[in-house]
Order: sequence, then C-alpha cells, then structure tokens
Amino acid sequence: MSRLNPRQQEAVSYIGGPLLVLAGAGSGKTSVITRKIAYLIQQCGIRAQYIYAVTFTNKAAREMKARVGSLLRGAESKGLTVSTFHNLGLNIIRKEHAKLGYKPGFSIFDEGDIKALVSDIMQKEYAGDDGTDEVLRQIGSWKNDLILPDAALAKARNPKEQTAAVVYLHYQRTLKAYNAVDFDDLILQPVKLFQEHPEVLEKWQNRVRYLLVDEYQDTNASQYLLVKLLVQGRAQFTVVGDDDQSIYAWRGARPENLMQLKEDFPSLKVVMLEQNYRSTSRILKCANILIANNPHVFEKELWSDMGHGDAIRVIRCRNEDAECERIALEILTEHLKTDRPYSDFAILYRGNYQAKLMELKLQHHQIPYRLSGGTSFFARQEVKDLMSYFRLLVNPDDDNAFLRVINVPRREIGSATLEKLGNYASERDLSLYAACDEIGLSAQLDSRFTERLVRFKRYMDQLRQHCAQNEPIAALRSMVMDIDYEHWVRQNSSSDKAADFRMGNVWFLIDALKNTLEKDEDGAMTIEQAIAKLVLRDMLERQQEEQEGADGVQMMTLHASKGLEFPSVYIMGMEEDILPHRSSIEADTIEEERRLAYVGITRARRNLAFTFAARRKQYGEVLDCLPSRFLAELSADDLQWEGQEDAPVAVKAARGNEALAGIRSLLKK
DNA sequence: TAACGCTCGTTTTTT
DNA sequence: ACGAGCGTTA
Repeated sequence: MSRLNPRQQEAVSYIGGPLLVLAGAGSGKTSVITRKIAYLIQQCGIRAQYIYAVTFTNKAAREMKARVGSLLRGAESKGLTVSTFHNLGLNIIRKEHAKLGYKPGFSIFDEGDIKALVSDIMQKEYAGDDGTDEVLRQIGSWKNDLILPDAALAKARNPKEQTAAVVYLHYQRTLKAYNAVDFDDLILQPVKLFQEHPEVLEKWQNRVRYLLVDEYQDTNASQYLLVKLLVQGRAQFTVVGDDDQSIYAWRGARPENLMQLKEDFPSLKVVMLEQNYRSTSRILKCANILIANNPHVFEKELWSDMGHGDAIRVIRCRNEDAECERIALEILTEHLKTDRPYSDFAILYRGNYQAKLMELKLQHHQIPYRLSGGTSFFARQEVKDLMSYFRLLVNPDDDNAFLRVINVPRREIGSATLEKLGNYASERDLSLYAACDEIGLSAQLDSRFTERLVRFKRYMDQLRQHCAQNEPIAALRSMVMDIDYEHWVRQNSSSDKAADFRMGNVWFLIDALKNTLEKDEDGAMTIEQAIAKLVLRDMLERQQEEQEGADGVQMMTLHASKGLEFPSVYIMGMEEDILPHRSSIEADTIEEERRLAYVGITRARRNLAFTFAARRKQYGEVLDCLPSRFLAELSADDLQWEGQEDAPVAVKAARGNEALAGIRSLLKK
C-alpha cells in the first residue's frame, strides 16, 4: 500500500460496493488490480477461491498471476482464479456441460472451422456460398449482442438478414450436433445457462464473491451481461478501464459499457487514476491535446513528474522508401552512439502491410528486429491438420475435424464415398465417425470403400484407447509416425526447407501440449483440457515467450502495442487514409482512429517521433499523401518538424482539405 | 489432380 | 502492382 499514490490506495481499499477505476495509460492499473487482490485476501479475509479476476488476453492473465504470486504467500493465493473471459466461460461450460447439452470433450471451433461450416451451410441451403463473410459477420454481431437464432429470425428486416438468420439457426444446430462451440459461445452459453437455470447461477454467484475485470472498455454486450449476472445481488466488484484506449469497437467491444455501469449500479463509485509513471510530460501533453478532440463523459488529464523531456519530432519523408530508411538509420546510429539495446525501440504502424518494407530496410542494415502479429501459427496447414486429429480423438462427433483428416494423408476415400457416408449419417442422426462402421452403411456402399472407412475408424479408436491408458503424448507422437505425416508434408511442400519448417511446427505443437500437461500446477489436466487450451492460444504464447528475451527492434501494429511501453517509439505512416484509415474516414469513425493514435503516443517513455511520406506507392500507382489531421491537432510548440519544405503549411492544407480528401476517397471508390 | 489463369481486394484480430 | 484464392480445364 505504501508505494501507491492516494488515488490508487483509494481504488485498492474501496470495497463498499461497485467500483469503476478509470485508469489512464501508464497509471499503474495492473498494480492496482494485483494489490487489490492481495488486499482482499490479507485485509478483508476473503479466501482466494472466492476471488475472480478476468482479463482479455492470456498474457495479461499470466502477468497478473505472477504479480499476485509475488505479493502473497503460496498458501494465501491457492484457489485464486485469474483468467481470460473465454477461459472462464470454458470452465463454466466444462463444469455444467450436461445442463447445456454438451458432452465432455467438446471441440472449440476456430475462425477457419466456422468459416468452413457457414460456407457449407450456405452451399446446402442456398446453392452457393456468396456472401459467406457477410453472414459470418452478422452471426458474430448477433452473438456479441446475445441475440439467439430465433430472435435473429424474428428481428431480420431484410432478405440479407433473413438469410443470415436462417444460416445462423442451422449453424447453431450443427455446432451442437458436432458437440462443438465457437469462441463466442464460450461467453454466450454460460450467460444462457445462468438465465435459464437460476440455481446454477446462484451456485456461481456464491463462488464469485469478488470480481475484478481488466480492460473493461473492451467488453462486448454478452461479456458485460456475464459480469452483471455474476455480481448480481452482492455487487462486489471492481472494473478497470480507459475509454480513451477503446480500439476494438470494430470487434464488438462496447466502450459505452463504462457509462452503462453507472445506470445499472447507481451506487457506483468512480476513481480516476491520472498520474502517469511512464512518459515525459511533453509526451503526455501531446496525448492529452489529441484526445481532447474526442467527446468525453469522464474528463481526465494525465500528468507525470518524469520531467519535460525532448521535443516530439515529426519527420517528413520523400516516399515510403525514404521513410523506412530514415527510421532504420536513426535507430542504427542511436544504438551505436548510446549503446542502448535495440529492444528500446519500437516501430508502430496502422496496418501489417506497412511492416514489409520496414523489415527489408532493417535487414539491409543488419538491425535485429522482432515482428509480432502476422499470420497466425494456427492458420498453418499442418497445424490445422494435427489439431483436427486431436479434436477427433477427444470428440468423435466433430464432423469438421473428421472431414479435414479423413484424406490426410490420402486414404483413397473419394467425394462419392463421403457423400454416401454423409447422407447415411444425417438420416440416422449419427456423426460421420460413428457411421463409418455401421452395418447399414455396407448395404449402400461397396465393401472396398467401407473397408477403408472402417480401417480409419478402427485406427482412431485404438489410438484413443492408447491415449487414455498410457502416455498420451507418446501416443500422439506415434500417430504422426503411423500415418507417415512427414511423407505427406514432404509431398506437399515446395522445398525441403519448407517441409522441415512444417514438420518443426508439428513437433512444436506436440511439445506445447506436453508442456501444458506437465506444467499444470494441480497435475490434473486431461489431454482434452490441454487441447482446448491449445485452441485458446494459451501456452503457445507461453512457449514463445521463453524464446523472447532476444534483443531486437520491436515492430507491431498500433493495436498490438496496447499495454506495452518502450523508451523510444516511432509511429510511421502518419497520413490521411492510413491513420486515420481511409475506411474509417468513410465510415465516420475517426474517434476510434484518434484513440489508436493516442494509444501509440502513450506507449513512449522518453522519445517519440512521427513519420510520414509525401508520396507513396499505393494500389499500383504513386499517390500524393497528406499528413494526418492528427498532426495538425497537436500543439505546434512541442513538435519539431524535420524534412524538406515548410511542413506545417502542409498540415494546414490537410486541415483545409479535409472535405476535399473525403470527396477524393469517395471518387476512388 | 495438378496447373494455369483470372478476378478481386488492399485495416486493425485480445479468444 | 501484386499476390492470394478460386474456378476452370486438360
């Protein structure tokens, strides 16, 4: 407590009722949450098993766990729950699966599975999968808003929505038949469960006697409802958030949940954390001025006593090439001159595509870098294949996994056989897997084909037994050998090098599984649970983090930078149509773009520089660029312009040309 | 079943 | 401009 400032102390010790902590960037919100957990246990005598802390990312949960652990004796924190929303939901479903109609070992469908499934339904129902993406988005937003298929159907006002609602209905039924849930269900199903079974809700409310929620501005409608249900009655909770750092509205986040809280809990107490322990006051002034352009319900202004600091630089570059070159050279010279490690520097950008050229320039100057984001490990072919084997192993009803795996490697089971199998299975309400060795099927199918199906099923059944009895990891390793997956990978890779890489991923995946099983504190984790965790990305990050210490310039999107800090920050591409992004200008969601810039600025501890290009190649042609309007909004006395021409004039032009730019981008369309 | 050519898009992505 | 993904074709 002694090391906290008065506001933070207040936030920690207030337990009289619902509490909202508006925590500005770098104001020590993680300290507040972790200290509060310790306070609840040590000062208030609440046992750890009754305390639940919820975050959005595995990383945040892990960090929080570690920090709480260092504040408490081991025994005191035993039973404490610190998890992501999705993990909490998963645990609720796992414990209550019977009431929700799921069997143990249910699968979690990822983005790819969902897309395949919806596309499949569209094909069947509408003889074409045109508009899958739109339907997918619609279903997602319905789920985020807790609208179930029936309600969606009733609510649909136009043909498009009606189509989506019908697909949604089929989609949800199919998931159930596959004994599977999607990411949204991990929140939605617990909410449904609690609404329909008050006695179950009561049980959980008794378990969750104090709830803490991090990054509250990022909650969506169903997450908020889950929170509300859990705290109902007792109203003992603390949520921490910052409306100015809400950058996920496009994903369903509802920053207005911050406001809603005041209506739903009139006794809500609000504490603002405005002292920043990260940045120089110049950087904070800059951030404050920028964000003041957004409307606010809670006025807050960050300040710090870290000194005034250096001027913030705005660097105008000839083109995108010069921009990247400039950043690379500057980091190189700074590193050589001052011996600061490369990891002190971060390069932030709006879109991943901006990273390409930057990467090349860093490589050219032999500057080590670390790139975060990009193609997901789980999007890789070999990872999906293996994951499907795992899933089918623990959940034989998972038709998606079955179909993915049945001919990988080739088992000479063609589309005609699969179609017959599919028809037979759906007539009898069986899964594809279960239908394989049905007597009735052999009447409809030549024995050559049924034999192949049966052989596959026998193998998987035997493997499942092997898994349950002995070392599951050993079983999975031998599976990779049995099916000669390596041969398949080599056949389907462009080069030996690529094949080696892909096999590396295969073994990495199995290793990750092994580590999770071993590292589980209680030692009670089943292979099913480990696989579920794998889909939720947990542990994988843990593994990657172990290799993380390496020195290197950090490159990432502005979105990915939230929650991080760096001594020196470069924000590149400060141009109209990039930041703010063109589509945001068109959709009139400038405010979120401004928050994105705000997040970027507040990542910097000491040095901050913006770069922009006067012209850049885009969509195949060289276009003139306007400096971002956000540069014009900042205070001129704190900015130091570099680069040819009278740059500030150009900014004025950008301001005056706002309307023109809007028309221009419309014309382009 | 592979290969070729065409079309289309080209923001962010915690789980 | 360029590549990914898809559909057609041999």
